[in-house]
Amino acid sequence: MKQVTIYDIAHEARVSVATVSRVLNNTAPVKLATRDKIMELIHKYQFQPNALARSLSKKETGTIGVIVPDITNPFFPEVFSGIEKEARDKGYTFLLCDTIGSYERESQYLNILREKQVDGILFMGGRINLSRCSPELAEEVREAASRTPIVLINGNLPGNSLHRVYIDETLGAELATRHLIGLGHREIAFIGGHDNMSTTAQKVRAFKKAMRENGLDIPREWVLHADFSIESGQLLMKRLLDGPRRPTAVFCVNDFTAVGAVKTATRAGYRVPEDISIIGFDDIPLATAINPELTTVSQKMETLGRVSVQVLHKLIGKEKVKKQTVIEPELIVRESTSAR
Amino acid sequence: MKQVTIYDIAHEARVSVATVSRVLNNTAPVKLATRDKIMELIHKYQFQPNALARSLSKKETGTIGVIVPDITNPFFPEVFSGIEKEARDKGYTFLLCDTIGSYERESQYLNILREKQVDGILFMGGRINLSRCSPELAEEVREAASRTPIVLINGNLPGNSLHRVYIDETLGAELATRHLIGLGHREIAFIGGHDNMSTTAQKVRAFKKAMRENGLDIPREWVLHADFSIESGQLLMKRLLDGPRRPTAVFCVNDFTAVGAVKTATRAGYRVPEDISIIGFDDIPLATAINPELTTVSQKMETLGRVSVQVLHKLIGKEKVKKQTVIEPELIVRESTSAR
DNA sequence: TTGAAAGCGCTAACAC
DNA sequence: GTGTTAGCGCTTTCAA
Repeated sequence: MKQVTIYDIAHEARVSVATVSRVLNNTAPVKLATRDKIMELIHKYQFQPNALARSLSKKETGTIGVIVPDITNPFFPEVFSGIEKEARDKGYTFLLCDTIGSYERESQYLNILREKQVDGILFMGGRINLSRCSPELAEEVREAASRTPIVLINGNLPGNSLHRVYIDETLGAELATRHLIGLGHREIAFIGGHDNMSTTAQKVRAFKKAMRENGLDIPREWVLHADFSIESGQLLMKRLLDGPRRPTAVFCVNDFTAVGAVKTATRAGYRVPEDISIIGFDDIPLATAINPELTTVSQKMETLGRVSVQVLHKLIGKEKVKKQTVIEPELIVRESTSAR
Repeated sequence: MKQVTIYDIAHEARVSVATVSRVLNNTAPVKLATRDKIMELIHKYQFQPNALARSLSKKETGTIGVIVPDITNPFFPEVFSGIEKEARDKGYTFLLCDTIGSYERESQYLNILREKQVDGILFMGGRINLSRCSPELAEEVREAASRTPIVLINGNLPGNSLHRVYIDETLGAELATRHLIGLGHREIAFIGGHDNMSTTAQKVRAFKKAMRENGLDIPREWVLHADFSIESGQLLMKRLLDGPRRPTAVFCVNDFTAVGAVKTATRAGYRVPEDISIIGFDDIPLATAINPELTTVSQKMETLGRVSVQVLHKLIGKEKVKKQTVIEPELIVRESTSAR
C-alpha cells in the first residue's frame, strides 16, 4: 500500500501542496470550502503527514532522548514516568536509551541521538554520578550540549557548566541521620554504594557531619561500601552483624540496600526496628512492599522527572533557565525505624 | 553553530556528495586516497549524517516503537531490557510509549509511531489483554499492522490475525496449581486480577481445571478479583482471612498481588508458608526482595522481550514468521510455599 | 487566499 | 571510481 502524501491530497483537491500544508498546520487562513474539501480527503485516505519530512524541513523533531543506566532499577521508571507526564502535552515523544552502565554506550547514544536530531537530552546515571569524571568523558557531554540542549538529572560534571536538576542529597542524608539520632540512636552505621560515586560520597559526608555535630563517633568499620543492590545490602548487613560491636541503627545508601539489610537482619533473628533500625533512601515502590515498611528519604522521582522536562523545554525554546534546580528531599517515616 | 552537511564535506574534499555518501555507508568502492581525505574531514568537523534525511530517503528509520501500559510496573522494564539487549546490535533504537492504561493513548501513540515512520511496533498491555476487545479498538490495531509490522506481546486480539509472542499462561497456572496440590493442599484460593482480562481468565480457567482433575472443589468465595496491585493483594487476602473458612494456600494472579497477600497474612499473625502458602506469577525482582522469598511462575520477561524482537525483526525484513510464538513458563520454588 | 518553487540533507540510479 | 541529478515528503518564503 503506497504511502499517500501531501501531493496526492493536493492533486485530488485541485489545490497546491502549500494549501494542504496550511490546513494541516493551520498556519494561515484557508477558505472554508477548500479546507473542508481537503479535510475530507485527509479522512478518506487516513492521511498522516510524514514526520521525518516535516522534521527535516522544520529542524525540530519533537523527540527527546532519555539516557538511563538501567531501566530495570525502579528508580528510573519512576523518573521516566514523571518525564512522560510532563512532556506529553508539550508534544514530545521519547527515545529511551539504556546504557546498562557502560560509558561507551553513553557515548554511542549521545551520537545516535544527535544523528536522530532529538530536540533535547535528559541524561541520568553513568559518568555524571562519578566523583571524578575523566576530562574526556566530561568533554564529550559538554560538546554534545553545545549542539543540543542537555539536562543532567541527579548528577554533575566537572566544571559545573551544564544545566542540571537534582535532589539535595546532603540535606536528605542530614534528614535521615538526624531522624535516627532523634530516636536516641548513637551507634549508627552507613552501608552501601560506591565510594567513587558522588551520590555515595555526598551522603557519607553529610552523615559524618551530622554525627559529629551531635558529638557522635563513627568507627571506621561502620562505613561499608559495595554497590547499590539488594545483595550488597545483605552482604554488608551481615558484616555489620558479625562484627565485634553492633550498631543500633543503619543508614543505607538507597532502598535496595536497605531491603537487603532488612532481609538479612530479619533472617538472623533480629527484629526490625525493635532490635535494629534501618533507613533507606529514594522511596521506590518497593519500600512499602516489604515488611516492615521502610522508613526512607524520598527523592521525589516524579517531581524530578517533571522539573527536568520543564527545564529542558525552556532550554529548547531558548529561554533563560538557571543552571541548577534543586529539589528538596523529604523524610518518610514508616516502620523500619523506632526509638532505641 | 551551523550543522555541517555532506555537501560541506564534499565541497572541501573536492568530490561529489555521492562519493561522500559512499564512504559513509561503504556502499561502493572508493579510491583510498579520496576516502582518506574524506575521512579526515569527517573527523575534523565531527560530521555526523542527519538520520532524518537518510531515513526519509531510505524509507527506514531503525527505530522501533514500544508500547507499554505502565513503565512503573517492574514487569515492563524487564521485558524492555530484553528487547534492548536483543535489538541493539541490530541497530535499533526505541521510542518508548507509556499509555498509562488508556486506550485513547494507545490510539494516539499508534498514530504518532506511524507518523514517525518507525520500522516496527511492539505492543504490550491495554486492549490486547482484554477478554473481549471491542471491534473498533481491534480494527485500529489491525489497520496499523497493515502498514507497519506489529507484534503483540503477551496479548491477543479477536481474529488472531496478528503476530504475537506470549507466555503459555495456562501451563503456568497448571504448574502453580499442581505445585500446591503436590504439597498436599486441598483448600486453595485464587486472588487478584480483573476478570475481564484474558490473563486473569486464562489462569482461573486452568486453575479450576487442575483442581477438578484432582477432585478438588473451589468455593465460590475463594476466587476473588480486584486488580493487579499490591493493595489488591492486601485487600483480597484480608477478605480471605476474614471468611468463615480459610484456605491453606493461595494462588495469586501476579507477584504484586502475592506480595500484598504475604504482607497482610504476616501482619495478621499468620506465618507464610507454615500457616498459609502463597504463590505468585511473573517472577519480578520484587519476588526475591521480600521475606519469605516468593514461590512463583517465571514469565521469563527477558526472553519474552528478546524473542519478540526476533520476530519483529524478521517481519521487518519481510521474512516469513509463524503467527504465534509460545514461551514456556517455569515454576520457581522458593520460600512462600510448603507442605500443608 | 492561493500557487510556484526553493530548500531541508541524504541516497541511489544512471552515465561516464 | 566518480559525478549528476532526481527523488524522499514536507515547510516556507515570495508573488500573485
